[in-house]
Amino acid sequence: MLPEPVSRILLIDDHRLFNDALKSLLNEQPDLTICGQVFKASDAIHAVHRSSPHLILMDINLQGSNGIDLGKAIVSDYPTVRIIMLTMYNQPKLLDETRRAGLHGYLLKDAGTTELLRAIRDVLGGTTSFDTSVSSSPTPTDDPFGDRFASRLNLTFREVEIIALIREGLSNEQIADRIHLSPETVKTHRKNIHFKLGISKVTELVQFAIKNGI
Amino acid sequence: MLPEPVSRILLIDDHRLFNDALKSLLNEQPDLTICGQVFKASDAIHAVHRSSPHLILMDINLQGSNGIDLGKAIVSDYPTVRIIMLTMYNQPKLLDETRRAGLHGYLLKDAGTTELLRAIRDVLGGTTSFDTSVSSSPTPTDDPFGDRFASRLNLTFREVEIIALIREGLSNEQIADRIHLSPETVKTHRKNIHFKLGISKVTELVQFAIKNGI
DNA sequence: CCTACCATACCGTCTTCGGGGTATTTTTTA
DNA sequence: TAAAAAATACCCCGAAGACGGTATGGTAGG
Repeated sequence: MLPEPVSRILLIDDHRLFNDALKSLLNEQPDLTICGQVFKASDAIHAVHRSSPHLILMDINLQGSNGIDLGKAIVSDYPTVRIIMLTMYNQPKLLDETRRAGLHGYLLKDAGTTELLRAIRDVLGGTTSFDTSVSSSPTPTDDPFGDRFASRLNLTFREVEIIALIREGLSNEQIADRIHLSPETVKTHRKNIHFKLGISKVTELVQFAIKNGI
Repeated sequence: MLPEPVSRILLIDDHRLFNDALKSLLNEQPDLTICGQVFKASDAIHAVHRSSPHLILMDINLQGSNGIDLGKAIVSDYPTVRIIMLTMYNQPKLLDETRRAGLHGYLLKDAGTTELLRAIRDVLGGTTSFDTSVSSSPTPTDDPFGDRFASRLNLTFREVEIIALIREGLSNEQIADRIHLSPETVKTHRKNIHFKLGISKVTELVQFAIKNGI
């Protein structure tokens, strides 16, 4: 019997438990092997160099630093490596960014095992895999981010998106650049957010965001 | 050979992938079995009734609704059930709440597999398991240096104190009033904090504070 | 005694934020 | 199709923060 070709996968995610658990999940697949796991963005490049993976599964939120930028950096150095971004947040903008960055997949962490394995095999097979449930979110008010607080507080899609960016530490100007808006518009959204949440300071906003996992 | 006693575990977490992965991780343990997984808080009680688990692993952030409250509700209905809360955030406040709610464990998601298994076995064995890396600061205001971050970053007592007040959402003026300083002095401390942490914005500071449980 | 460090305090300048408006276009929904 | 909601954008102004200095009194350690 011919030896089955095995694909090496590198995990990059600062949630150790998730990482470990994923590892054990993938170990059940005979044709997939974990060649490493990394918890910090700063260790990533080194790990890629050492383990030369075929595929990287990477969280988009790597403690402050942007997973997409890291992914871009990796593919520019190692063009044969394929990368799937994992994220908790259902944001078409992030999906678009991922696609535009030339990465190969985008999957929500609340996807099922089946979806994950299919995405992995698709991407290893040379195609891309972008979670369709993200781009085709039919009614934003129904369940835009899988979170209930948004509808409870009547937050719109745009507002939640901007909260997330404020939480990341971006200024109005930077947010405007990132999502292609006028800084004035960002200010308007921000005022509405403050009104809806009944707050008046960035600090309160960041605490709200973290509390609600934005 | 006597049949090994097997403990039934119920997973409650809205991150499906994490859930699945955890499942596969735990399946490697012969004495632990997953009796169910639930993604929404609203399904939890029903699942507990149906599968009567010995132990519940539960995310503290269940899409908007509070995992601690849910846990409290469960133990009041099913007093023999034991519950470990999982969370991404290193907040002594949450740990305390968990403990006061009469729940049995608190574990960070960036803990390792070993910690998880030990926590599970401890809690099943009748003791509680509260992540010491969170609670290790028994008196945060008294001794912020018990935590490594303060000494690691060369933060002084005053600086840690001011970080906490900034996190609370106070302005320089309010902080000055609170601890009887000139607002200008607060600004100076603030500059030094920014320098030591390598940051430049309040938002980053708040995130640092929450991450380190200040 | 000298050095290092901490806590204290002030000054000036520039940027960003907060809060008050108003208004247009697009999308959604009733 | 009309009304409502969301997203876009601009104006002004005052408050607060960010960042560059400088300086002084106290205290601990070599």
